[in-house]
Amino acid sequence: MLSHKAKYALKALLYLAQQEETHVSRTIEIAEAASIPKKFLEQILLDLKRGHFVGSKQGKFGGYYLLKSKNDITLADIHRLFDGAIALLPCASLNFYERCSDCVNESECLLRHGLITIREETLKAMEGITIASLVKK
Amino acid sequence: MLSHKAKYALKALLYLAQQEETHVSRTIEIAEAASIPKKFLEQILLDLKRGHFVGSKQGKFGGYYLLKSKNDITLADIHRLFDGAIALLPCASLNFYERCSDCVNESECLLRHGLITIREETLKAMEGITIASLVKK
DNA sequence: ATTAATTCTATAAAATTAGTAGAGTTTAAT
DNA sequence: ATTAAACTCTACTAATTTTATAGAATTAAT
Repeated sequence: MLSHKAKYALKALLYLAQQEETHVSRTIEIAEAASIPKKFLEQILLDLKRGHFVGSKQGKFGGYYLLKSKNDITLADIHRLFDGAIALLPCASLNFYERCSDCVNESECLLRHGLITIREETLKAMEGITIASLVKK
Repeated sequence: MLSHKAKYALKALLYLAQQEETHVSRTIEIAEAASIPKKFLEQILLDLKRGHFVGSKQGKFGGYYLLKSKNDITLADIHRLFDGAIALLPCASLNFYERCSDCVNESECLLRHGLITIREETLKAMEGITIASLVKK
């Protein structure tokens, strides 16, 4: 399951994607439109900024706007930024690889092979869902 | 990501699947073979029993054995039993449906549609991974 | 200067996860 | 009957993660 953070991030990105290109959206505006606690959203938008998905303008009349194209922000990206690995175990992950704490012999692990298959299929599906594709629905 | 419980459950099922049909495995035997804390495994095996995946024989010389066929225990089953919904949000789940706490209008939610697609694809993949398919690798 | 916005750091409450403890029950063998 | 060896059940605890909240600092337009 997605964390609230990841869900809120997606809702915020969807909001931004539906505004005019030139529009800069204030945090409070996004928070109210998408039913997200404002102070929590502040943190999330900063994370999205650090991830180079959105840009910001500081000071009066400042706010946030999409930095990347809607077509280039995928569900996989947002999952990774807020919830980490797509894979079901760290040993089957591409971007968050780690050995399982209880692993004795990774190359002989029966579980790992199946989980790599799942990761490949899930990832393909998640990369197919973009902010643009969600808005168009 | 899978919880330790789900991972341990899968490892325990894989162990059982590799024993002879008639063999009854003690908890301590599975725990040592699969590097799982014994007391934790006790709970997990009870959950698997309540889910009708394994059967047990009580008393001296008792233990656990597979109840369902290896071909009929899928990754999706174990995920659902220990980690709940396959879907990324409760509103996109078949077996664990729930409204999102922050949802204003579910039928108009842009996120939900995409997440249902993901759930369908992930589920198909996870139903394709069985204990039997993992053992054969 | 003032106002309105983002940015940053720290904190806190709640929920979940991972694991432990110990008593109780069942069964087989002696 | 008694004992030994196993599963069964309930409760508890420690650690971690999640979900926020608070408040001061910074930035920019008027």
